[in-house]
Amino acid sequence: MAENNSRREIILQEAAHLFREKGYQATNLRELAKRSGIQGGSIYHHFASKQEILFQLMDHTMTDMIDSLSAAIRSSDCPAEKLRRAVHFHIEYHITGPDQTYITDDELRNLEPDNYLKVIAKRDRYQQIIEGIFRAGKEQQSWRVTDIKLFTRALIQMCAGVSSWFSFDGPLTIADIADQYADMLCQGLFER
Amino acid sequence: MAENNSRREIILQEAAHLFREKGYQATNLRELAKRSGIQGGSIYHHFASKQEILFQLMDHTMTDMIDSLSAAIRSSDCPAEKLRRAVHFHIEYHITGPDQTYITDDELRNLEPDNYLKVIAKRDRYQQIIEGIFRAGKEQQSWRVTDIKLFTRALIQMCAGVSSWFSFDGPLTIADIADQYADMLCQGLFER
DNA sequence: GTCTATAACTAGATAGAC
DNA sequence: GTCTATCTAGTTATAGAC
Repeated sequence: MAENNSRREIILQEAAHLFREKGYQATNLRELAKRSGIQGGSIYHHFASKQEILFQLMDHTMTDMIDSLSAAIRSSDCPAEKLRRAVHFHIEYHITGPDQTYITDDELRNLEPDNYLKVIAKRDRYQQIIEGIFRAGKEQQSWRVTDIKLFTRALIQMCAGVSSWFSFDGPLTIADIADQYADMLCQGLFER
Repeated sequence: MAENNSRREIILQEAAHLFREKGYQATNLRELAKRSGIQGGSIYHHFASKQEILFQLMDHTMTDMIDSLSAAIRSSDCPAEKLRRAVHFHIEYHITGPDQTYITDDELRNLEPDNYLKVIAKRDRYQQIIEGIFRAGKEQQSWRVTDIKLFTRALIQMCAGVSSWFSFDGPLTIADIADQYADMLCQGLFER
């Protein structure tokens, strides 16, 4: 999101925070404006509607997730290592950007039809990248993955959930958790 | 929820449906009333407020989940079998009662403080039952569970997510999915 | 680019008739 | 137990001044 402190960026940031805390519907633009240092009506100089703010937030997050995941796994050729990195990335991204990711996971139903389709398409792209890792593992290392989509969904869901309880003061680092989850997924993949 | 077709029950059922579809905040009581076959104002003969409807729904669901999970694992003494049954139960319950469970997982932030504490307490009870299975496995069968809470959360999150994509027309039955997920969790538990 | 004022609307909740 | 009518408050979005 290019640390640009334009008012537009400030509004998006504060919106992410409020949408997560209260939900999209329960967030009112007067409070969003106040937190962004302006008056209610001024929001409309930057965005056409509340819906547009939600869409921009989700669309940007999905794009960033696709790019970052791709970059994270690009430098390895080993499917098992790619999987470990994907788990690590997915957990870390959800913890470091909890507002954006929570909204992107959770506010789909509040998108208007057109926007919904656009965001869903990117979400599918993201899933396909992870499915590709399982497919490569199956072909190159004979992983015992009976259903690739099933494993992909399990991975995404259990990793995304970490951010709901993770604490930086807690006993486990992000890397600890990522390693344990990656192990948990990998244990069953190899013949024994 | 004792298939009692009193108006109260109808309202609760329709509310579960609407809350899931649109979210608690976005659901308006006039539409809920209409779907329940009455006029807006009549809701208040059955419930004191919109909040009370949400709370009743969540509280009842949590109570039922605790009772049903307890019953499902009671008849076995083997931790691995208990785990398999817990996975199966959690997935199946989320699929067969998707409205209720979705809400219970997702609308916590819309509960008023008192109600929140009550529901959270029951949710913790539910988690502790599953933690108990891992603890027993560790003691009786030397499972390699480094962090019981971590595994419990992974289990709950990945199983709950199934209902978001499951289809009765799809290739997999609930039992198929449950078995695969249980395997996935169990593979790593035993020394090799 | 931000302000103030306000229009147009919607929602939760109440009251009293039947 | 349900209806109709209404109160009250809060919301998104617009318009025009600065």
